[in-house]
Amino acid sequence: MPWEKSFDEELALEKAMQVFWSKGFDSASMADLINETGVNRGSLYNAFGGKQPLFVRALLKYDRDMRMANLAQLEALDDPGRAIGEFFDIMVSETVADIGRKGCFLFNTVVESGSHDAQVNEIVANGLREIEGFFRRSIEVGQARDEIRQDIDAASKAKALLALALAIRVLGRGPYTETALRAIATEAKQLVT
Amino acid sequence: MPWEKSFDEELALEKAMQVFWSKGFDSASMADLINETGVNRGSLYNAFGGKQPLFVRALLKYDRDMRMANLAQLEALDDPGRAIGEFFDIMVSETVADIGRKGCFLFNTVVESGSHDAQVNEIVANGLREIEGFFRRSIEVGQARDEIRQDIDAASKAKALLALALAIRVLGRGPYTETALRAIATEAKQLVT
DNA sequence: GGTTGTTTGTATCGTATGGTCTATATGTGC
DNA sequence: GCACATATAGACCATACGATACAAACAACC
Repeated sequence: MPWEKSFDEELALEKAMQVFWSKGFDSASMADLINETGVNRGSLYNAFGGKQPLFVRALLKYDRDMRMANLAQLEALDDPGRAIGEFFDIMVSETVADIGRKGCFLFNTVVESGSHDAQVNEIVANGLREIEGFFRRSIEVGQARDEIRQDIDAASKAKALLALALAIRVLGRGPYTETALRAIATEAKQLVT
Repeated sequence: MPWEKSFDEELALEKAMQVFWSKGFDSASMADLINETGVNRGSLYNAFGGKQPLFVRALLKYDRDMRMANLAQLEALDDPGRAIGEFFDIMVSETVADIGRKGCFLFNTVVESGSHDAQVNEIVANGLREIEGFFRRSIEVGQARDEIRQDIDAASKAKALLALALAIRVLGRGPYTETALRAIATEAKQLVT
């Protein structure tokens, strides 16, 4: 086959992810994507098929590279209490370090929903399920090891923790200061103490 | 002066609020606003000055009619524990009854931020402050009356409660079921028990 | 070196956007 | 009934969008 693809598709996807992440689907224009990826218009269409498929690829990449990587690392700690605590520390520090105020791509997409199709909604729903599952498993393991109080409902607390994590990320994009976010994180940790 | 304005400006604003509420600033087109309000294009521009000023008016109306009214009613209960509990019951039932999945206009606007100007951000920030203030005052009054535990930090818990309220509204637009939302609400109530 | 198939740059299309403008209709005061 | 000021209806404009088309440039293979 003559002339192998000259641009790095994975690198382009990374750049596209950044664009969608910070602007959202609607506000990100193809011009933005072309500028940021540096890939030619036709090549972008040829490689990914259009804006919507590119968005799906970008969201999947985020889900894999960010969410999965983070959760796997925390679960590898094999210390449920610390894992949950560190999760919220990460939430806050990522939010504070996020000068572009991009927030979390997954959470952002939840709010943008309605304009998204079933495939996107499924990716998001799955991501949320997995995060909630991480919390639930952590709590249950902690209870089995007698490190976490037995009288708390793991499934219910897991949902509340997910809710607080989402709120930290969302409020961090708005007017909330680091101090306020830390207060929420502290409350989250106390939920499972 | 001949021929007083024939359309009801307040009614038009109400309709415009609904449009912005359910679609957000960007996705709501002037065509949508003209159709829904039933007001002529030129008249809309003449009465409100354009899309952005109309959005500000709509957001202010929501802030006044919805947020302020709800909080005032709850605070009038003069029963802090019940007020907080009912707040979350309202959150859940409003979300469940919200077939259009509009969510909360204020919270939606938090996430849409970046595209909004300082004026809009200030309205949102003020709304959040007020909700948080409602929680804090409720907790403090409850503590003064010995109805709420003395060892909890009112300011910190208030932020967590706001966070949970926001999450209920946001997740309600997405894949979360009524059961899940109720679980979060229950956790919220337990925070101040 | 010619052939082949992909990339690249750009021109273009159809549609939709927010906003403006003009001509007409309409109600009020004299 | 006439003049005036405003509301109305809809045309219109400039711009931006996603997407497609097409010719030229190009590298690998025989």
